[in-house]
Order: sequence, then structure tokens, then C-alpha cells
Amino acid sequence: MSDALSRFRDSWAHLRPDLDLSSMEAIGRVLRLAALMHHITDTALTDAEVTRPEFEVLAALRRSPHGLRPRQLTRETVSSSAATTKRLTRLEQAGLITRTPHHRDRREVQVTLTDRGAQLAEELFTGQLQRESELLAPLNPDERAQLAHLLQRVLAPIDRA
Amino acid sequence: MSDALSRFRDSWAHLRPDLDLSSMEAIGRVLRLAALMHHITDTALTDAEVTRPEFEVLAALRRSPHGLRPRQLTRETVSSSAATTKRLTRLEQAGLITRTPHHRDRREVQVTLTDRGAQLAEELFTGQLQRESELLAPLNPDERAQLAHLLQRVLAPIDRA
DNA sequence: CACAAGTAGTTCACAAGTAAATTATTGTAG
DNA sequence: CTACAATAATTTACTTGTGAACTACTTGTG
Repeated sequence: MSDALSRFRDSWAHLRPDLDLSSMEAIGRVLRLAALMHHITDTALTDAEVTRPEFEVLAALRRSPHGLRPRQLTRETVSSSAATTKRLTRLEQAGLITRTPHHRDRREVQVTLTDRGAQLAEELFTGQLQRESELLAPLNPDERAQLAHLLQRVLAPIDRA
Repeated sequence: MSDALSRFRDSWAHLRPDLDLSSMEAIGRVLRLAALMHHITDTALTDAEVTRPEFEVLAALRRSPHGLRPRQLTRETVSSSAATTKRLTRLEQAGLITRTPHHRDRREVQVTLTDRGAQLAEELFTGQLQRESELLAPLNPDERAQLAHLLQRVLAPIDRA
């Protein structure tokens, strides 16, 4: 059972036998899997109150007991600060979050979920878990843990930077 | 050595001990790793002649000996047909590809690389390989193969659909 | 204390993406 | 044939994302 990246590797190997293609199979699959997963999630959320990136903001806030500041949200969601501002404006208008200025340092803003925002975050998160476990159906629990562990070792060093 | 997804898992476990979080560590890391890798690639390509999505089009064409049709390109790059059209228009104006109508079926268009396009595709591809292997530095060759294999088993079933 | 330098969040002008409609063509059923 | 569904690519109208200013505020240094 072969996939797109096996084909890609074969093509490049034929074209450029001088190159070391050993890393493209792992990373290429990570990239492709992410693209396909995004597509699956977008489809699942078409009739939802929020988009996928907006959901990611809600999820980040839900797992942070005291809320987060915009700067932290852009880091958690790996995006630009301008995108975060737009999403927060949209989510605030939808009544899912609140923005309150910090009294100590008035440059800072504290973002917290409303009750409705928290409830929606959890609802959508359970759906996301469901889709993710469906994707992992081909692997048994031991293999899933193995995969998670290998990815952690790759992710940990760059996630700090 | 812990990463973002270990934290996320712990937060949700505390918040919702009723949920089965076993799949989020693997898939969550796939998604986060892809986002970070995109960021790395975008940065590396800031001064290049093409953007990352445009490069993906060039790479897909380079590994296909006879070129591809737009429909196939949107599948290979996991994006929308409208995005493909825009990218092709841009790449054609830059002199990196050519679009020639098919004589048999005049609805179809054959997209092929120009010599300059082919050369640029290979140049950028070697850079991409370099960045990918740097990302995998924490793993030894055996572990990289293991990771690639696990991901293939996840990807293969959905990549056909 | 003043003021340059730094930081947080937002705004702006623009680039890139998308879904849905459109154009052009081919295949097929009556 | 004709008409009607199917398919390929593109166009259109709109949404979302981005880098680079910009505003507002705080901090460290002389």
C-alpha cells in the first residue's frame, strides 16, 4: 500500500540520484497529512459558528485557566499577530471571548472565554478528537504512542524557538 | 524534554478527565510541526523568485516527466482549483511554466516547466531537503525510517480519497 | 526627571485563498 | 442530429492572512 510520498521519492530518485532523499519521506508526509487534516476539519466546521483558525484560538484559551494575552495566542496558534487581532475582533463580536485591559501594564490585554465560548470550545474539541482518532485508525495503540514519541523528539527542540 | 503538545494534553486531561486524548498527541504534533515547517520555508523563500505554494507547483511539475493538467496539480498540492489557476497565471508570467491546450480534448490544458522553471524547481528542492534534514536532526536514520513508515500507514488510506 | 529604546496590540494596504458562477468543450441518450 | 448532463479551467466577488507602519504605554539610562 503506497502513498503520494512514495511516488514523489521515486520520481526524485530517478531524476536526481545524487541527492539524499532520506528526510523527505517523513517531513513530506507530515506536511501532506496536515494539509489533508485541515481539509477534513474545515469541511466538518462549515456549519459551525466559528472557522478552524478561530476554533484554535478558542481551544488555546480553554486550556489556559486564566486566559491568555494576544501575543501568547499568536505563539500558541503559530500565526501572525495581525491574524490574531482579526480573529479576536470577530470572536468578541460573536460573544465568545472578552478582551480586558491589564491594570498594571495598560499595553497588555487579557483575553478570556465567555461561558458560551468555553462551552463551544469543548464541544468542537470533542469533535476534533473524534476526527483525529479516525485518522489514526490504521495504527494500534502502541504504534500511536511510538509515533507521538518520535514526533515529540522532533518538535521539542524547535518549539521553544 | 517536553513540547507544546505535552502541555496541551495535560491541560485537557485536567479539564476533561472523561475524554480519550490518546490521538491528540500524534496528530496535534503533525499539525504543529507542519505549521512550524511552513514558517521556516516561508522565511527561507522570502527573497526567492516564487512563494512556497508556487514552489510546490514547480516541484510537482518537475517530478512529472510529461507535465500535469491543472486538475492534477490541485490534487498534488492539496488546494483549490482557483488557487491553482492563480498560481499558474503568476508562474506563466514569470516565464517558469507554459500552458498548452490539449488537441484531443480542448477543455484540458497541459502545464509544463520551462528550462528556467525546471532549474529553479531543482535549486529550491535541494534547499528544502536541507531544511527537512535539519528538522530531523534529533532522530537517527533508523528512527527516521520508522517515523516515515508509521506516517505512510496513516496517510495511504486517506490519500486516495 | 526626561527621553530614547523597547514592547503590546492594532490598523492599513495589499496579497492570496476560497466557493460559487461562468465559459467552453465533450460525451451520451433519445 | 439535438439536447442535456458531465467535465475542465477560469472568472468573480468576497474573505482571510500578512508585513510594515502606527499608537499607546512602560522601562532603563544618564
